Amino acid sequence: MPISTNKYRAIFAVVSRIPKGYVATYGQVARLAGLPGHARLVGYALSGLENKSAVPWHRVVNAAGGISARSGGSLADMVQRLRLEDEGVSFDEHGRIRLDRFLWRPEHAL
DNA sequence: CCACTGACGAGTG
DNA sequence: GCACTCGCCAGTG
Repeated sequence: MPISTNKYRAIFAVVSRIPKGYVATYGQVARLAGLPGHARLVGYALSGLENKSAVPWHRVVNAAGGISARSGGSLADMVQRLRLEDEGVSFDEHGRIRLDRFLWRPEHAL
């Protein structure tokens, strides 16, 4: 079921701004998109994307710094981790990203 | 309109 | 750090 609203475009716009080698959390993307507290919408919006999309969806992780398991298959989970590691993002023994090192900080980037 | 579900987050114990 | 609860919103039946 295709989705196309201004809210989703705002979300995609934010995700597209995440620089390579960094990650952002769902809640963070929601706030930057002007939708504070709507982390679930971010996840829902991304779930509608195709793997070939230009949006770097793999740079969006949950607040714990881990990859959220989506419904359907575990294939995409693996792809996300591999793409992140390929960009220089490392995971710890618990399979979580060190947010203190790789979390995208728009303010810090200015 | 109601109930259920889904890439989440923050608070509490 | 883990388990549980509640809050949030859109899509579907």
